Formats: sequence, C-alpha cells, structure tokens
Amino acid sequence: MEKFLDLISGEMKKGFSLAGYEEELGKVTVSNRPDLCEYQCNGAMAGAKKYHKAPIAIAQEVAAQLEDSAVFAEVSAVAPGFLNLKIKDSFVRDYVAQMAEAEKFGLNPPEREKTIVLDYGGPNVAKPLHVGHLRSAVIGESIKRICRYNGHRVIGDVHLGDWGLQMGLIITELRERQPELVYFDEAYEGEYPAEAPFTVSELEEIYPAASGKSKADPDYKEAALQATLELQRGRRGYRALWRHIMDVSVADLKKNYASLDVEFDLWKGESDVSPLIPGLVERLKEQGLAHESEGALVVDVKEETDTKEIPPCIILKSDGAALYATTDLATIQDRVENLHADELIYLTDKRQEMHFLQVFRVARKAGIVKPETQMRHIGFGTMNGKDGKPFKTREGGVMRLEYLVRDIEEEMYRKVVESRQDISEEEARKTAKIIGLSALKYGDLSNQASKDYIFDIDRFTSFEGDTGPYILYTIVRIKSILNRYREMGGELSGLAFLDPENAPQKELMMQLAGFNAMMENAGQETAPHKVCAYIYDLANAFNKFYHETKIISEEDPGRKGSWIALLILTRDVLETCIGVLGFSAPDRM
RNA sequence: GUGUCCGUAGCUCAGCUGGAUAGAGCAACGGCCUUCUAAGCCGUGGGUCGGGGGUUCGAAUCCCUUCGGGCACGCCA
Repeated sequence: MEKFLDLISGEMKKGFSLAGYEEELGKVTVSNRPDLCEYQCNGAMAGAKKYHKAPIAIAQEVAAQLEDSAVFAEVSAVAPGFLNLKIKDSFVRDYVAQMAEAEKFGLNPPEREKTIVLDYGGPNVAKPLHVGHLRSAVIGESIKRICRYNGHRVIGDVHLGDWGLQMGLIITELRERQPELVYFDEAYEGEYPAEAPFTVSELEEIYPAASGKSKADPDYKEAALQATLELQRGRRGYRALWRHIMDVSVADLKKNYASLDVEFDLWKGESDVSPLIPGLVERLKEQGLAHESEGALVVDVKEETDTKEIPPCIILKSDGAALYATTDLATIQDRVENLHADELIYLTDKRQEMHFLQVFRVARKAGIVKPETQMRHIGFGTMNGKDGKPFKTREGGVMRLEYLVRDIEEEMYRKVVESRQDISEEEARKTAKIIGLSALKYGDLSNQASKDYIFDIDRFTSFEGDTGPYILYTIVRIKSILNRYREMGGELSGLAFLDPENAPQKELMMQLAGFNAMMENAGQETAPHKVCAYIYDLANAFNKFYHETKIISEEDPGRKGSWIALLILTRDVLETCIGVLGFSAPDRM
C-alpha cells in the first residue's frame, strides 16, 4: 500500500504542478503545530527564491488549485508561506479501512529480499551472562524481528566465545582438582563418559578461580596456555572436556536467553571457523596483503581519506597465534560462502568500532565479501547506573542477568498482586513475568541504541508514563472492551469503519495510518526506538479516544461496530509492534 | 596528543535530510473513578537547546571556534 504521507504529498505535488511550480516542492510532513493543522507543507517557502516570488503568493496559488481536493478538507496559506492542511474524514477512514484488510497493515515488501546475518549475543562459554550482555541481546533480537517483518531473511547467530584461553584455564583448573579423571590420561583410548564431570554452577566458579590463579602464578598461566594449544591441536581428552564445557554452558545460556525471549538460529562460535584460519592466512599472504611488521602478520587498512591514523589489522600475533580479527574474518568468509549473506550486521559495544572498521576493510580488500555485500557494525552505548558510571551492583560487582530478571519479576509480582485481588498465584506469576520483560526491554529499546543510557531499575519498574507496562496496559484495556463486547453477543467480523466523529478518534486513525511508513523506516535505520516512539504516541492517542468515547453503552450498532473495528486494528498494530520489540501483552493485568 | 561521539526542563530522554510558540515521561502542584481496568485522563509551573561567531527570509538542527564529558587509538575480546 502506498504510504499515507506519500498519498497526501502526491496530492500536494499535483497542486504545485497545476499552479506551475516544480512538484517536488509538495512534500508534506506531520504538523508541528497541531493546534493549527494536521499536516503541513513548507514547499512555498523553499520555492520562493527559485521563482522570485513571495512565498505567501505561491502558497495561495497552490491552495487555490486544491479547493476541490478529494484528500484535503482544508488547505490554507498562512504567513510567511506555510500551507496548513486538514485531511478529509472520509479519506482517513478509507485509508484505515484498507489498512485493516491489507497484509501487514499495508507495509510493502522490500524491493529486494536480502539474507542478513545478524551477529548479536557474543557470550563467552563458562561465564554467566551479566547485564553487559543485555543490550546486545535485547537490541539484536528486536532488529532481527524488525528486519524479518520488513520481509528479509534474517539469520541470528549467537557467536560464542569458545576457543580462547578461558578454555585452557578451565581445563588446567580441573586437572588440579581432579587429576584422576580419564580426560587427563593420555594413554586412555576408550570412550569418554557422556556425563560432564561438573555442573554449570561449578563451571562458573572454576573459571574465575582459574583466571585469578593465572594472574598470580606464571607457571599456572603457562600450563593454561599449553592446555589451550593442545586443545586446539586436537588432544582427545581435552576435546572431550571441551565438548562437556560447551554442552553444559550452552544449555544454561539457552535457558537464560529464553527467559528474555531471545532466540538464536545458530549457536556457532569461534571454534567453528578455526579450521578456516590457515587457509585464510595463506590467502592473505598470496594476495600480497599480509606482511610482517614488528614480528606480527598484519594487513594495512589505511585509506587516503582517513582523518585519523588507522592501525594495521593484526592477523597473527608474533607468537603465531590467531586472534579476534582473524576469527572474525574467517567467520565472514563462512557466512558469505555457506549462508549466502547479502548483509552482515554486528551488534556489539561501540568501543569495538575500530576493530570492525579494520576487519571490514580487510574483508573488502581481500575479496572475502562481494563488492555489493553490506557490512555494518551497530555499536551500542554503555549501560550506566544512576551515578552515570557503568552499571554495578550495590556491592560493586557485575550483576548477573539472571538476578536482574528475577528482581524485576519480583517487583512486578508485588504490584500485580497489589492491584488485583482476584488473581490466582499462577496467573500473577505469569503476568509479572510478561510485564517485567516489557519494562526491561522497552526501557532499553526506547533509547537510541548508540547512546549510553542510565539503567534505573526503579524507573523501569514504576511503569507510569513512557514505559513498556503503559503500552501493555493500553492493550489490555482494549482486550477488556473487546471481551465485554463479545460477551454481550457482539460480532467481531464484518464491521465497517465510519468517518471519525471527533478529534481524538481522527487523531487515532491518523496515527494508525502512519504504521507502514514507521515500520519501513525503523527497518532501514535498524532503529527499534522509532517503534517505541510510535507505539507510545499510538497508545496516547488511543487513551484519549477511550476517555472521550463510551463504547459498550453505545446504542447505534453502526457507530459501535465502527469503534470496535478501530479497537481491533489498534490492538493488532500495537501487538505487532511489541512483537517486533520482543515482548508480548497479557490478557489481563 | 589525534580521532570520534555527546552536551536540550531539577532528573531521564525525544526532536537534528533547517520552518511557526523546542516536546514527552518522572519529580512538584491542582482537578477527574455509581458507568468499557485511575498502571489512565485533563490542567499548572519549569528552557538564553553548554558558550561565542557565521550561513539563511528562518538554526536545537548546517559550518567554524571554544569549554566540558564519554570512548577509541598494534599483538585482549
């Protein structure tokens, strides 16, 4: 469906054209003076210079051409040259009615469907998720859903950190604690046990213990490095242990991500591409891109237009080991060759910008990606506490994601029980979980991803004003009316939209009409906060309408039916939007 | 030091491809529940858009400069 603003602009352009002006001047925007008009066009002022004419005169001529417009109820030229517009009720009504029938409420499919590989998550195995992983998961999940809704094929990859020194550390620590395990017996040739010799919580305790020791004891660190190397070279017992660590850890990670309604299509990691690294390094050497510098193998990525020094991208350390950039390049190769990615999007902390700039340049220079493959790094800001410094627990440590989610759910449970006496324990728990997730996610997503933001649990759980729970509350209100209507024998299908009868109703309809443009834009800009801003406006528009209109008690079946149709559409649009944001609404709250 | 992002109400943030009186939420104060969920609605107060200069008929928005802050700048990820 053509977008609402484009239709209006089209009509305005006709006006400019008929009056003898360039039609591009007829671009219409939403009014920034709602007291004066619904939409506005500033083209007369933009054209004044070109046509050597007073803007107000141009505006008046254009307005005169649009007197009998099927779109505008009112076109007035106002000093110094604004065109103030009001839309015909019937035009708004028709658009909304079409939207209700259309697939995806009139959102157009993309010109070209892309395969996008979205890299978000990035947890290290054997380490619990903490609040630092929250933004990546929440923003990434939403971008994935927004792009999918816009008609693209999106593959989400968690991209585990599963191949580094941390694995060697764990193996070394296990060996100290339980040297009798068969995994450490090099002579052993039989099958290894199916059960892991540790639990998740043990694993989570082992890693920091080992990490601490390696810092204090050089011999211990040497042992860990050696274990890492042997693991990577394929020592049987170590590979078996690694498998256990992965299984135990990934199961736990999946559980944690699931509690956030975050779901990855692929659980790949650094280890998956390690076989590709030797070939990749050879290729870079043969292409003459990689050369030795200060003992390391590097690729220069400087460009003439750079405004700053871009250091070369290190492919192999001076000890010959691969590092972050190397596995990322191998991963790009894998994603292009095996997943046929047209676009690669990475979601990480914005501090990694330089790293991705370097990696992307190497990938381009070496032809690892096609010239038309897009690569983007979306760097998000830090989550700070109320003091403006990186978020910490009261004790000063990093907060585990699990505990954060649990605390928010507890607080929500308290509030749900407080406001609803008739609720069962089970429903209260379930509802608290849903509301808690909306609070957490909306709180994050409503800020621009690239900016740092203040993470304030008290504010997010207060759920007044511009919050997730406010959106859910609005949806629940609608559902409640629809339920009542149905209980009274009302029909939910075959309802016709009528012209809006008052300003709040028209405002609500115009908000709805902006859906497709908003969703397309949010997709192009990978900007979940635009979806948040939209549903907040939409929820406001609905709540104003709600207070203005008694629906259930309305006796005229036509009006009532038309209002119900509007409610259904509002509910569906709101639920679609929170769906792409990554949360859902309960039936009651 | 170089680069980069940011600085908007007491607090948290929108707005930034230039347009009319700079918007929300929280906090403060005042109204609205016999009637579809008051987690709501209506209203009041609160701003030299960090400072200065420039471009423009018009600047929070574009350019320059200055101050303040975050972050990044070769073998971590």
